[in-house]
Amino acid sequence: MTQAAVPKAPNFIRQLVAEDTRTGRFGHRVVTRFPPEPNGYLHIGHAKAICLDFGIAQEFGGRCHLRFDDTNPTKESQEYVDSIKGDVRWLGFDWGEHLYYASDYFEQLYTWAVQLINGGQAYVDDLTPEQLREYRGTLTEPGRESPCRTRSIEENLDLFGRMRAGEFDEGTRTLRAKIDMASGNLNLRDPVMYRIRKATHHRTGDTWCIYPTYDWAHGQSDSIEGVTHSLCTLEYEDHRPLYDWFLDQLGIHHPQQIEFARLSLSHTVMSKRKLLELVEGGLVSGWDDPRMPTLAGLRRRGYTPEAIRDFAERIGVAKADNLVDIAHLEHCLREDLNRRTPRVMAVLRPLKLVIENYREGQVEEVEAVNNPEDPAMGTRRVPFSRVLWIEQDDFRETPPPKYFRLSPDAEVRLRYAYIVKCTGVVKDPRTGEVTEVRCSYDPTSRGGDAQGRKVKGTIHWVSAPHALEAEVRLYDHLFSVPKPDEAEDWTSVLNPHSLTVLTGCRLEPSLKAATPGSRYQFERQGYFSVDSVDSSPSRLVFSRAVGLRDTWAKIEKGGR
RNA sequence: UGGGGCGUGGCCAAGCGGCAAGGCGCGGGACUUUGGAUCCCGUAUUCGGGGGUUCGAAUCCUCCCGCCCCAACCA
Repeated sequence: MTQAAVPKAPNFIRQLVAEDTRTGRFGHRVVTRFPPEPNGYLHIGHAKAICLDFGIAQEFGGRCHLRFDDTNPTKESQEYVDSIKGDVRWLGFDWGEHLYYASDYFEQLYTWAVQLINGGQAYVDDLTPEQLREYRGTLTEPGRESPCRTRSIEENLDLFGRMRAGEFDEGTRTLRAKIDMASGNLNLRDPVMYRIRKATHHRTGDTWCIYPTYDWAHGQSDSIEGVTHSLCTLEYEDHRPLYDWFLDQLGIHHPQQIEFARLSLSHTVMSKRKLLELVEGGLVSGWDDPRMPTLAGLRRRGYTPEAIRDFAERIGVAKADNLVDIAHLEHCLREDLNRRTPRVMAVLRPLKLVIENYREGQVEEVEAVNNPEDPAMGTRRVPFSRVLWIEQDDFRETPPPKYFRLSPDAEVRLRYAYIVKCTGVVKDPRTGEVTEVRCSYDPTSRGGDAQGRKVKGTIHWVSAPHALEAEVRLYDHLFSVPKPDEAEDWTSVLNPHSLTVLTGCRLEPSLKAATPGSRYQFERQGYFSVDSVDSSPSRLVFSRAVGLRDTWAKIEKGGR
């Protein structure tokens, strides 16, 4: 597997695991797991966790399991299971034989529940959800014990068996752990272990009508799998005492849970609820909309697994709440794509350029470098002729200061071809808009050789008669503010310009064979990938993964 | 007013009693047939604040302040 060149930064988790490995606390073994609930698509925040879980195991010669925590049949589905497996694999990780489901442990969990009942540590409660809430107390007031708390073991056994048999309706009874209704930690106020759900589970079907809660299933699942280090996010810190309590009562293997801060990214949202809302509300085209922070979306956008792994490593792991600038993610993508992507010329907003002294009908082929960062990628030949397409932005009738591109009487280099001088423009008589730029070329400057002259600007072009047409989708941040979660109404702060569709874009002919998913650098513009869903040989569609750093845009913006 | 966490430059983040790594961003410069890439240089006398311990503290003690999480039969 490709590893980032940057040395692994120290973090508290690596240190703890290293210490346990050194002391042999778990027999020098390291077993971790990534435990998603199959109720949504994975996003960049999960990528951080995946890289951590699999990364730590890899580093210490251990293994990492993929386990689906599928304890809530009403929210989960096979579609999510499949997408999650695909995403983890795509990210570059392999769980080998170690694919598990919490639902595989339902019978064992049931047996253990009976064991706790027999030990007087669990009881069947008849309280309704509303009553349960009342009895739980508040943050500052202790809860009250349920009248059912003193039921006999025999009665509990009987009732629990009948719960399983389907004798009771949903919401009428639960199995609760008997811990401490006065605990300052609400998780210890007799938490629910089983609830009745007459729902079909995506794996166990209708075998069960009672389902373990996450709290009752998670710790034991880790224990069954022999997990040594159970990494999870901060909000589970309060649950650790509960997991420890269960494990102690059962007297089974005790993993070490370690909590870290989840990732927050600027200009996007990460909660499954909001992501689902974007999808179902049609605010985006789907889970794989290139603007989504989902792995499916990032992949379609043109992100590479390497860039995401590098990002995960660079942002580090700690316990402080954080908000990572999305520019950091974009930087990692540029760095990766810069060295692996072939360069190509594409004109997004075409403006006709006619070379008056270039013979009509003549065609030359100029040689272009495929990737200056990697000579091994070779060169290609690009057709050149009298009529070209250039970028509208590369011509200004009245150029601002420090404008190096084309303007009346100015000279510019056509990349890999000739140096041309602007001799005039043709305007639409009605609108005054420039519809065509005229110029003359210097035949001695073939290849772009300035021969000592100072030609500061170099622009890209595409020969008009040879050009391929394509649709290009320009993506920008999904939200126009860094912290959409803090807005009064988060959907009101969606970026109205997050997608700009350009049609009639002109590409150099070498792109004819571009295959779905392949990535290119459109010179001077950015990194683009062939859309894996909508592109076809007869209708090319490109997505901009990320723009190139644009110094001129900065100058022009600040200079005004 | 309960319990659990966290506070190091604009954003991440090292640091673990010996005198503030690194990355992103930002600013400046060099170079350049991508205003790309690359390369330099700059960017916290200070670590939420006050006391204290110590020859010496971001690192130990203490008080205070601020932020986050917990009252689903969600995970």
